[in-house]
Amino acid sequence: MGQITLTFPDGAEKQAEAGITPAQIAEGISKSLAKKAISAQVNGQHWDLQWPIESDAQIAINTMKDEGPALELIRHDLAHIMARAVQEIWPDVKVTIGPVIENGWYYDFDRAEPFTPEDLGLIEERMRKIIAARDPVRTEVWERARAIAHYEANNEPYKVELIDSIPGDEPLRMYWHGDWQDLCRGPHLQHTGQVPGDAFKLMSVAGAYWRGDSDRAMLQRIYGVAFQNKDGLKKHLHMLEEAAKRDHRKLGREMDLFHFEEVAPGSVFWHQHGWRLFQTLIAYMRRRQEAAGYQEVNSPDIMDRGLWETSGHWQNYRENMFQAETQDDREYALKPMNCPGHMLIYNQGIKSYRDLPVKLAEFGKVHRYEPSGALHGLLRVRSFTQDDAHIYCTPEQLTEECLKVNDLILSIYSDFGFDDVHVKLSTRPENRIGSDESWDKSEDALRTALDQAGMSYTIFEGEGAFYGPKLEYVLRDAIGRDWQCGTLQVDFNLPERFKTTYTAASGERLAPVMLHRALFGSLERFTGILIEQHAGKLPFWLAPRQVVVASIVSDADDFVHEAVAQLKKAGIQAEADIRNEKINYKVREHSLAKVPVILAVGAREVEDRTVTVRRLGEKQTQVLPLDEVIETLRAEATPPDLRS
RNA sequence: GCUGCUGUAGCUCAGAGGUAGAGCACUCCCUUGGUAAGGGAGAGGUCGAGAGUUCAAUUCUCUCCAGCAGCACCA
Repeated sequence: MGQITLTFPDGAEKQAEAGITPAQIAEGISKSLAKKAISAQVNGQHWDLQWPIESDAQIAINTMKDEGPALELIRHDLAHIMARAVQEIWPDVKVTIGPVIENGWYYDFDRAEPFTPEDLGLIEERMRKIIAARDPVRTEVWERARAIAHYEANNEPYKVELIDSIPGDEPLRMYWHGDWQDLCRGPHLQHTGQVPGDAFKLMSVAGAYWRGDSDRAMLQRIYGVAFQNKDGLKKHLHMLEEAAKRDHRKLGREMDLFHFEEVAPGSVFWHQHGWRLFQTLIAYMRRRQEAAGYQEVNSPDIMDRGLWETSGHWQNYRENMFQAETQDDREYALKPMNCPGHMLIYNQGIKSYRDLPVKLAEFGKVHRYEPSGALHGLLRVRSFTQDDAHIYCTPEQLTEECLKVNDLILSIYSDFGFDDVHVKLSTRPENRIGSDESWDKSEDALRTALDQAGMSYTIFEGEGAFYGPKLEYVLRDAIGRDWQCGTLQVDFNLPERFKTTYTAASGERLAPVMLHRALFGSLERFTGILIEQHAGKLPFWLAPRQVVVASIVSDADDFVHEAVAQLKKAGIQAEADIRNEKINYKVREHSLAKVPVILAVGAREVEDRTVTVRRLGEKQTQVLPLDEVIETLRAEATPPDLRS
């Protein structure tokens, strides 16, 4: 055995025998550290206390104070402890995999009977016993053949399959939590007692396909959350409650914005107030696009099968399309996208290079037969309105046009308070059309645009569309969830299929490059995100109900009506509330409905031509002259793009 | 689409093999009250749809539809 040099975080060096473990190192430092240690960082790698170190290394011992490793170990050990508990209660259950995820872990089981909510309680109880037993965690590296034989003997086919998929040069590691054994790459804690027994909770059971493949067995996945202490768990559960409160489906009902019906699954019935919000968004976008040189067009909703064959949708997208047959024996389809229609509009007449870029925009409603299980409120629907546009340009204009779209998207998101925008760049997939040079060019165009804009982005190799690479703009909402909204795609395919051309300076007929882009993406989805982002308390300019003028005594009714009329004249959405109710009642009701401003009018206000202003979420009120309030609100009601 | 769960009044939910209940909302009456629920009375339901078992089904069984969670999908 040779000597190795260990370097500690403070720079101190120590000689040790090769094969020494972090547990032994900790022991050499102090008894209490040895007890508190949970794992180590060895050359930056998360390292089990039991794994030997064979060569010179930077080493640091982790304790529960090191949040990252601590959480990972707690969650990972809990996955094992849960699997052990499940097999102790139901020995015939087959185990599969159980990784750590955000806030917790899950473990997938194969069991004939479904787990019930009561079962989760049983499992939790058993887990606490295992934790209380402080069972030691032990690890060994096994030969493949031995591991396979072991799992075959124990009738664990999923584990056998897992081993088969692990590359041959990787060591197979076995872990024991007490007597319970699992294949695992580790690392793990010293013993089960290091897991806080009061900081985890089993959350739910749901189906999940083995290896994420919908052609394979459906397993049962149990999700758990875990933190370093009880307080962390409590905070997390509280956060979930808060998130549930801002669920747009709930708020949509409470604010009377929209509803759904069984007769039209995945399609929105917009009510007055929701539709007003929707139209406010469209009006905003229309102004922005007009200013950016787009021409708004409109294409048919139902078009002949032949068109969809030309575009390739019939071949590639048919299972997502609503189809219609008519008495004249023609087959039609509802448009799932606007691009083919725009190709036909572009193709009218002859375009010169002088005309390019041509930017066709449409607030078209597209219909897609989404899988039933995918539907989710406004965020995943079967009919939705896109702020769609197609830009036809020369190859030379490509980068500049991408940059313009990028700038426009960011400027727009910023107007809505979304400054935390993440971009995904998806590059050429295996199956693709077009030459490598054109892919180089289009990927470069997207990358250059991002670089010039100083954007950070993540590259998803091979995730692009078959006709071109794409950018996806992902918005993060107030509680950390990501939603894909805007998109920008480069397309060499459709211009070719539709024989689309422009006349170049040389007189040649050339194919333009085409960009598909949507900024909000789906108006429905964007509306849903906005509602959640603001927990229903929309900024004044977006709020569908902006002001309620409420009487305190009926003698104020006339002045209430006068105030409403003046507010409306100033372009503000105002309503009167002269019901025979106390002001407390009215304030409560309109506050719950998220009306941003309540103007209360009693005898004093009538006398002085003032109103008492109460802003949503504020307890304080302010008495101001009506005229002054109207001027203030008029300014607030101005959309951000129209403010000076 | 798959696995599991759910579907009762406008909303939130309780209920039980013998054709239903609460709170809020709604209507009417009383009350004119100063910033998150004033009081009283009343009306309101083919218990998601269809079939089966049963003397009897909203309740049990099956099929379908929709919703929820997750998975898969997501140009």
